[in-house]
Amino acid sequence: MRYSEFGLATLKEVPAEAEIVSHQLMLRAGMIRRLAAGLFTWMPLGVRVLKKVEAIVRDEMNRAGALEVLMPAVQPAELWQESGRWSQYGPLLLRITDRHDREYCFGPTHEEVITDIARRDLKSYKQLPVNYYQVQTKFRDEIRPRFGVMRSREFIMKDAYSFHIDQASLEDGYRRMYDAYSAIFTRLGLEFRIVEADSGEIGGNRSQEFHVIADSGEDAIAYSDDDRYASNIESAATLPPEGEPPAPRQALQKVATPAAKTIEAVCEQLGVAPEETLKTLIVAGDDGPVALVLRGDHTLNPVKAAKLPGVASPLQMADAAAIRRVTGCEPGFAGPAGLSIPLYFDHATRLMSDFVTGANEADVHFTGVNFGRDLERPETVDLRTVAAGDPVPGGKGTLRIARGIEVGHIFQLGTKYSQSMGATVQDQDGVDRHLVMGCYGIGITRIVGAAIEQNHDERGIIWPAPLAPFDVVLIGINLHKSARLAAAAVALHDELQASGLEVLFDDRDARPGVKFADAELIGIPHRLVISERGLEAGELEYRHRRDSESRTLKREAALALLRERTLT
RNA sequence: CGGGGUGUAGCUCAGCCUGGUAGAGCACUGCCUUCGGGAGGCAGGGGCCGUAGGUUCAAAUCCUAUCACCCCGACCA
Repeated sequence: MRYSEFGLATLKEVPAEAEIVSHQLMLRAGMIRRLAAGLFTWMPLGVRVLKKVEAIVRDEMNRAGALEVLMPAVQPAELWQESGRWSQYGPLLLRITDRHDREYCFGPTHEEVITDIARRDLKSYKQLPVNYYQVQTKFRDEIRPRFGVMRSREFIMKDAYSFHIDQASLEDGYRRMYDAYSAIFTRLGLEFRIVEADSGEIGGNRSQEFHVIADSGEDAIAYSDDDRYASNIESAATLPPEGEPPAPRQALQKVATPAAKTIEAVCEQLGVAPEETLKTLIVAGDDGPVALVLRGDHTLNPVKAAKLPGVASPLQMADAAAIRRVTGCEPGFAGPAGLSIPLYFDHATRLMSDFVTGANEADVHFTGVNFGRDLERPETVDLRTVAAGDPVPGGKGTLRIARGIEVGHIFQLGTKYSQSMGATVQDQDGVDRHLVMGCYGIGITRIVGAAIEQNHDERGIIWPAPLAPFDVVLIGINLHKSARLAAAAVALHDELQASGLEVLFDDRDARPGVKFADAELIGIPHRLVISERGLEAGELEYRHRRDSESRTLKREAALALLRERTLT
């Protein structure tokens, strides 16, 4: 491909709209252009990368025995009403009305459609197990689309759905998808981690996420030193600590803490550390407010809290009026003593003694509070978000925290949809049984952004070889000055292309610096430079995008090196 | 939805406070010079100053409304 025919427009300056590197670099490299909030056009360079991702995903899915289908993006409301999600899904669902006033949605996912297919087409256990997948455009009306292609409203997803006669078969199919996903992300050349995920309301069902590790990731991942445990931080459990709290040494005291509404302010005024305080959070509940009590330095985990009996889901902090009603004072001075609403204590509070709590009285706190003396010793629950250094649940050692970008999710759905939508097959005994389902997603477009987040430097993108839009960029130096050089460059381009490499030949009448800068911005892994002086000596220059120096080699040696390095 | 901010050329931005009829750099077109790390000169093309009202002799500039976008908090591949 000649640069002059590829229609590439790179930008020297960073568009103001882009906040994170991948978005900035994709815009600068001319891979995407924004149409509206969360909507992007993929330009030729971007499409080349997208197609690389799709090809690998398809190949591994096919290899795992999944069957490709293509479902409509627009789906009738009736199906969603049947599953109950028409009302549950909320504003994330883009609803459309046609000319006959019939209601539709632009599909954010396809459980309903595929379950409809399954209940029509699957009659016998002999047709099972089966796994259907598609690569398709989805739309989710995100509250706040951002980060370019990483959290857009319209995006391309590979979604797969498997159907089984029983749980054992589902687990087998799930395992195959786990292996296929591992193969996909390995082949893509990305550093990733598989983590336990929140399994949602359907109890006991397994769910795991595939994360590309990157500091800019939106998700936090807790993992053990030995890597045998990894979990999304929102579902990582904390354990009740061993042992007993130290014996009380201080007397209970009521102290003035004027205007100290935060743990930080309380600590400053009283000269104590946050871990010596107890914070009492009032949240909305099903039958009035509920209090959640944690150690001052710990962070509430809203996912865990919302699952507690009586707590509203999703979690919502109580408003100031409710807090006043419950505590009898302004927000900021709540404490567990004397509250007549349900109380949940976090496990970590067990070992505390001589601590500070709010007194349910403005500008006053208690110090020297102890369980068993001043407060009843409570049952404790898991309320907090794990932190680095916490013990590994069910394992050895301590947890570390990394950030990741969720690019894949596999889930054992069970019979949720087959029950609500009546999808059954006959088993060996002629008995109708609900199909047991699994679903498996990969964010195709998001992978492109995530790959850049993980692989870039100050000059631009550094594509992992399997994702690169071109294998090699051929730069001719001052081609216009020498017809002989220009001819040699064209010949080299043709030769490389004939050998099966995807080559971008920068044939522009531009200064060398411009060509080098563009090649580095768009991140082509291998670079060959052909110049007049090299031609004299029968030499080419080779440099990998990650190298700091280029190497001058005889033409054949350079080509041999390139071939060796581009063999997959 | 709440809070903050920005809308001026394809991109990055100045001009607005203190009204007087539109600017710079990059990009683009032509010519000349230059040519191994984002060159320089000359000459050009391109803007209903987001939109609609209002104030005024006069509005990019002041006022009101509205729309769009961006950033910070509740979601997911």
